[in-house]
Amino acid sequence: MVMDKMNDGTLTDSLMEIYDLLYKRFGPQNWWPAETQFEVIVGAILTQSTSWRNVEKAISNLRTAGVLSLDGLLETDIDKLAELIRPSGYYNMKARKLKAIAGFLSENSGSDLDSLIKRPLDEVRQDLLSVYGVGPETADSILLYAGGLPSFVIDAYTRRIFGRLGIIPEDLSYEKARTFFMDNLPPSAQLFNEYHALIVRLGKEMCTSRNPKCNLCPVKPLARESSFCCNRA
DNA sequence: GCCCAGGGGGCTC
DNA sequence: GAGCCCCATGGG
Repeated sequence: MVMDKMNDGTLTDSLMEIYDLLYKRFGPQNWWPAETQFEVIVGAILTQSTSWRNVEKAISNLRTAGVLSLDGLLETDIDKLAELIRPSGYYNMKARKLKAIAGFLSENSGSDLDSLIKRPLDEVRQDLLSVYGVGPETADSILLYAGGLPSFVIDAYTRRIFGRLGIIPEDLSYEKARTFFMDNLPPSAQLFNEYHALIVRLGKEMCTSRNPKCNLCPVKPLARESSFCCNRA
C-alpha cells in the first residue's frame, strides 16, 4: 500500500498535489459555516451522522428560542433542547451531548475557548475526548474549526476517497488515518481546514456505493490528474 | 420501501 | 481492538 512509503517526501508531494487539484476545481470552501466558536461546537455535535441541511434547521430553532449560547444550553431543560434540535435527528442523544459539552466548557474555558487552546494540542484533545458525545471526529472538528489548532479531521469521505485512490486502506482506523495525514502534511491549521472541507466537497459528489469500479465516481478523474493514477505506475 | 447522511456510546468477545 | 446494535429525521 502506498502509505508504506512514508517520510521519503513523495507522499507529502502527492498529498499536496491532490490538495491543489481539489482547490483548483472547487476553490475555497470557507469552513466552518458558523458565526462563533461556540456555534462551531454546537454544529459539530449536531452534524454527527446527519446532513448539514438538517443541522441548520436545528441551530435556527436554538437561535430563535434564544438558547444558542453557553448559558442558554446550561439553563434550558434537556427535553426542551431535544424538541428544538429534533430536525437534526438523534435528538434525545444529542440533547444529552449538548448538555455534556456545555458543562465541560463552563468548567474549563467558557464559550470563547481561550484558556483551552493555549494548552498543548494533545492535552486538549484528550480532555475533549473524555466528554460524553465527543468522539475523535467531533474532537478534531472542534480543535480545528473552533480552536484554529492543526488537528486533521478524518471522516467517511476521507477514507472513501483516499482509499479508492489507493493511498490508505479504506477501513483504516480513525487514529491511524489521522496520524498518516498529520505525519505527511505541514502542521498548518489553514491547510487542514481547507483540505478537509475540500474532501467533503468532493465526497458529496461521489456515488455512495462501495463499488470501486464505478465509472461515475469523480475520484477517477482526480486520480488520472494526479501521481496516484494507476496508469502511470 | 430502501439506503444514506460531515458519529458516538455501550456492549460483547 | 474489532464487530455489532442503537439512536432517529429527512432526502434521493
